[in-house]
Amino acid sequence: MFALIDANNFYVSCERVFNPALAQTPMVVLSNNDGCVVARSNEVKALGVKMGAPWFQLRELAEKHGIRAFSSNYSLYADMSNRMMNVLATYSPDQEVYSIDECFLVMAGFDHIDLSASGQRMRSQIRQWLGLPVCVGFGATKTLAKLANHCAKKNLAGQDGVCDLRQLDADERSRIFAALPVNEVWGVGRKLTEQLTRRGIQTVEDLRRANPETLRQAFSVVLERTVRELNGVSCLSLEQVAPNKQQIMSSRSFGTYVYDLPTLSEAVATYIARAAEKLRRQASLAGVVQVYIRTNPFKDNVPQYQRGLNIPLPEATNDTSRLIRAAHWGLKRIYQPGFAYQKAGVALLDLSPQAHAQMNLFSTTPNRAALMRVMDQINTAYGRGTLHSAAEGVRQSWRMKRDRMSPAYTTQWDQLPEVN
DNA sequence: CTATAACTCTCAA
DNA sequence: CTAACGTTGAGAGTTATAG
Repeated sequence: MFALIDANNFYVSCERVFNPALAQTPMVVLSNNDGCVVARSNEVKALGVKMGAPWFQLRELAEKHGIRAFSSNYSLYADMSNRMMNVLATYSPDQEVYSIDECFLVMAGFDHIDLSASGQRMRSQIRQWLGLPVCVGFGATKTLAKLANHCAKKNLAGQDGVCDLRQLDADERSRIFAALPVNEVWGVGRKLTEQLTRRGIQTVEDLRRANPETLRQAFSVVLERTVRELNGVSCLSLEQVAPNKQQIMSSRSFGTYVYDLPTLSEAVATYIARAAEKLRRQASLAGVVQVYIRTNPFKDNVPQYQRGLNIPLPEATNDTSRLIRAAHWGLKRIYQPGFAYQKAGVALLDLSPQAHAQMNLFSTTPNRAALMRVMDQINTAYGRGTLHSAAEGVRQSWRMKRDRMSPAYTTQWDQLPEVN
């Protein structure tokens, strides 16, 4: 028995909490570099703006309807998310934080009890304590809880932002599922929708009634599980503790095009530093460093180039400067002059636990774990980047654009809003 | 020929 | 005035390679 609680238009709603004057304003939150729309208010959705739409293409529409746009304010959203998860954790001992704005709860012992009232309590509590609107879905499996949440958001069954699918009788449920396109199902994306449609499976109900073995043959074990889950057979369990990452990536588009190797090197060093921090936080070592650069694939009138390289390390490490050295070595090999680079990225691969590191018999490099520890401590205490590698550069002219940021209302004293 | 590694594709937020 | 299109991670399936 699962619940899935999901915030409505999460980033937009976070902005509105601290700027209530925006409550009715059509508004969006943009991705990094102020590039694409990643959150839309209902007013903007009603105008037909799609998720992921490039902001510059919406200029005319935005002007016409007075759409306000904000840069992503991740420190604000992460803080609001933590508060929301803490409140929801009081409703069940078993919680899986699935993403920044949603979590699953296991409601053990409530198998045959209508939980609508519980759902309403969650909603009003989070509304009152945090100012955020959320919807709640209940179902016998994770996939059904997700679907129930969708129904709650669209008010298809149940009411006022809560839907308990288990309370519907079979006919009613079939009617609702038959009216939902198959792509509303968790795990059914663009490609699968296309292929399923060709086989005559167009609605959620079609998929629920499909033969799981046949679909496993034709597609994958993943889709088989989905079909079973739609029929109330739980195949996906709650994952309460996030396992360590198997790979850690850091990549960004630049605020302006970059042409030269020294500048690319700065960016790559900066990305490595971020990735290495994450690596140390989970007490792992990286055995391989990957580095890649690319031009802007959307600009078809300029020469295109993209390349990446994996650099195996002689000895697994989480030492930032050693990782930077490897990445720079790789970057020099893939760099070609004469291109307008738009993005660079790094990844740390072949991760292993620090606790049982494989040593190198011939290693002469000093162990600088203590140095890394101090660096992390200082940066935690005084803010990211307080202490950093010289290789990261100082001016960082390539830094991404964030021209439309709201204040860090909840995490910076000097950015607290004034109260009149 | 088999086991593993590396790569590709799809999906999610 | 012009140009301006995200990031991170997982899992399954397929292909390449090593032994």
